[in-house]
Amino acid sequence: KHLNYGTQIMGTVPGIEVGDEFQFRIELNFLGIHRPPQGGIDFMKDDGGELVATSIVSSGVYDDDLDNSDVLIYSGQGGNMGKGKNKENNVNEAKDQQLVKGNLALKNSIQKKNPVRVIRGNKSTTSDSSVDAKNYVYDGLYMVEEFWQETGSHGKAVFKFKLRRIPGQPELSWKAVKKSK
Amino acid sequence: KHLNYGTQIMGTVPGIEVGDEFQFRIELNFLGIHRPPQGGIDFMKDDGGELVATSIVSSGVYDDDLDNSDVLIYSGQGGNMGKGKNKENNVNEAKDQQLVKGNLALKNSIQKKNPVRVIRGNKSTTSDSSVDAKNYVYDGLYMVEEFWQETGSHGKAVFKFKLRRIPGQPELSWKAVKKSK
DNA sequence: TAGACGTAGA
DNA sequence: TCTACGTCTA
Repeated sequence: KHLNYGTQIMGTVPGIEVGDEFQFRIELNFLGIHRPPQGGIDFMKDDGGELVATSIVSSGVYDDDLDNSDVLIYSGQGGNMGKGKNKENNVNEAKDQQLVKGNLALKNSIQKKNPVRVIRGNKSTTSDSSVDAKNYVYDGLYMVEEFWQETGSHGKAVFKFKLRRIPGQPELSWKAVKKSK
Repeated sequence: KHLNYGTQIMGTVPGIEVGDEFQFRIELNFLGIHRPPQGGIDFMKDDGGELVATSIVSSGVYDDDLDNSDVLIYSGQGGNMGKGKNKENNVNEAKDQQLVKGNLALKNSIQKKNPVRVIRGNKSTTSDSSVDAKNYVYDGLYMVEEFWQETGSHGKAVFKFKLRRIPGQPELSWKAVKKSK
């Protein structure tokens, strides 16, 4: 009922609330929350024709820092840094990440100060991938505060983006649980 | 409502009728029609522990012969024969296909004489991939009659399987249309 | 762990 | 045409 095929929305997506859960990445596409079926960063052109980030998915395939605070460190894309089973990881060598596409969009969003939707993936290694698997959770809106370049263990350049959750949004229940640990 | 997660059924799937259309491969998995998200051949072990084919998807990525008759020539899998954008096609060389997994299952089904579900993919190059895209059609049950080995243009062995549609099933409307051409 | 007729968007 | 934090089963 909340289908937004192919549409790209900045900020809150109508009908989607913090804590909403999804099983598949493709669902995020249907709903206009995050369009790429695999890519971690979605973006659009702003009025000036510049790329700005609209949403990111953090599912643990890259070296992200996902503590329980309102700050999230997100790794840039490219350079074959993912831990996934993509054949590239075996065939191609690691490369420097480039400030293009999603990485460029996230950088631009620092100055643009636009909200970025954050979806967290659970990387549930549950062997029971049956009906009620909820792998992706909408975590609300964040702002990109800064970015820098690191050198990975492989000696190649990696981008890191620091995002901070915009105050005043409902807290995720499982976050509260984790905090109490 | 017709969810059959993870179940493997031989023959007709309850609730699924000839001509039923689907947008995504993953839907076929949900419904227990064809489980592999990408693989073209699904199979199971029979009572004797032998592999037998349960369903195939023909979406035009391999060199299949899909005329409008009740006979279908299906290409075996492996050897990097697909025309898809898999990186393997660029990185790896073509190889001889092996009589294992799906290929072996299809071969065994010749003797077992078990019905095999056939799903046809449309390879719709429609730029408008919006709401009402129906990419996969359930074509009903077929029997595997024979198989042989060919040598592809690349000089490597390729399996071909000849399947014949079991009589008495409803005819696909678009097939009738094509026939009248 | 790796293979497989995937999928959308730049 | 190619990339991308996919997804399932063996």
